[in-house]
Amino acid sequence: MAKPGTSSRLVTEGAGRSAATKQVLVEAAIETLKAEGFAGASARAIAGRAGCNQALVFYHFGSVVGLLLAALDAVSASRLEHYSASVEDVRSPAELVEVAAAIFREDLDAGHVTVLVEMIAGASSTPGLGAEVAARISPWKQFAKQVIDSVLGDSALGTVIPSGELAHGVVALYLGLDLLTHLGEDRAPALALFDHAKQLAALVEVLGIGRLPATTAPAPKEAS
Amino acid sequence: MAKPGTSSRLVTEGAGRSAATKQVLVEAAIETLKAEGFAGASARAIAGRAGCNQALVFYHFGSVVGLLLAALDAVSASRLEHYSASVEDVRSPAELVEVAAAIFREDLDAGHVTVLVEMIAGASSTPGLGAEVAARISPWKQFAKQVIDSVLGDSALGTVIPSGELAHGVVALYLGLDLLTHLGEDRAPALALFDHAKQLAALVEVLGIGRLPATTAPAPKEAS
DNA sequence: GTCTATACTTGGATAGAC
DNA sequence: GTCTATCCAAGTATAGAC
Repeated sequence: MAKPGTSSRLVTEGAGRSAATKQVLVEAAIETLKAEGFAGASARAIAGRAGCNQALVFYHFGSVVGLLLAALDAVSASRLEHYSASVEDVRSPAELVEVAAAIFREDLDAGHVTVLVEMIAGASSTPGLGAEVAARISPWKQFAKQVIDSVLGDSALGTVIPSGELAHGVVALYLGLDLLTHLGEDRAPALALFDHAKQLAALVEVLGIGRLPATTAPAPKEAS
Repeated sequence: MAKPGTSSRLVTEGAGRSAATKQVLVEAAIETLKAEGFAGASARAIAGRAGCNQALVFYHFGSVVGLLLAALDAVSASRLEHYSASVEDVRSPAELVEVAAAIFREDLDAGHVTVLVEMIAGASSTPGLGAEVAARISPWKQFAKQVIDSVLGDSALGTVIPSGELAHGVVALYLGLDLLTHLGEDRAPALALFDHAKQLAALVEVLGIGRLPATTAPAPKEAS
């Protein structure tokens, strides 16, 4: 990790200092979006949380919106990476719901999805921001579609409901549940829904309409 | 409708003038929330849309937040009244989904739900606003729960999934779909979901696990 | 690269004329 | 009840010192 050619002091001088500042600003922007929403995410509020000067927002990101988009990028990248790793071994609908429930609880408690929600809701206040945000949401829908495809495949269920539309609904539900939960401070009804979804998924498996046909899912080998 | 004792001029003087101004401000607040979001809903922006003076916001509503809450009240009341009338004759899950699809399309095009979404998302920027908004969302969940109860009742489905949790999910999905649709400018995937829901509801009916038992739903009489 | 200082704009809110 | 005028706080953004 240590870069060659830099002095012994790690981030107090040298080329890495700029990147470090950008990073604390991005993290502070994320925290500010969670705690005070889009309307409260001013350059002053974010810089205050980051413990640095307000002018640095404009030096490093050009504008407040520029920083907020960088924050959205960071959350998206980190979460999508985590999602991918989590669903790697998922093979059935019931397993998927189980994993999704765990991830949702994480996201809810950490407020990751709130960053997306605030940016979407705040997009209408700034011309051109909507398209930027939309472009950053699209990977979430693509990921959901891929996972749904890998679990439902060309099974009976997957044929009746197109995975793209189902993914759209899943992402919408995810955003809406986050919205309601952070408003009401009660995450119980949202988590309970995942339990019921788990039962439904198990039912789908029993009925044999959700598992992949054997031809597209050969017996897994031991070696990775 | 005409009030006794007032002059021939309708709203230019007299007691009704205040109410009329309040109403145009509320309507302008609704439009501003739809078009510019919570972050863009300033007293000046709203008053400009209403065609009146910015100071009137504070005279009539005390603060900008006060006006926005009045706007949320107005939308909630008008929509819930419309919902109630629409589901009055609904007796089966399939009918309910049909009615819900029509209502959703209305809400989407008119932006009614966007007002809720913006207020929820904006609530975190102002101390104390969250509780006020939560109190105004709760009737939506109660309504959804009542309708779900009236259609599923103590049937098989209604017993497996508690109506309160299902209502929570339905409202969340409603909010999330609105959020995504107004971002992406494409309502097709959201509307398609209602079509699939209709098929599912029809399946539920065929299986006989969604209709009310005859004892709780006697044959309707002609007189209301 | 980071800070201070500052110009400029917008927004919430109030006082007082009409 | 409505308007004009105004105050003050907060926000964006830039210039220039360090």
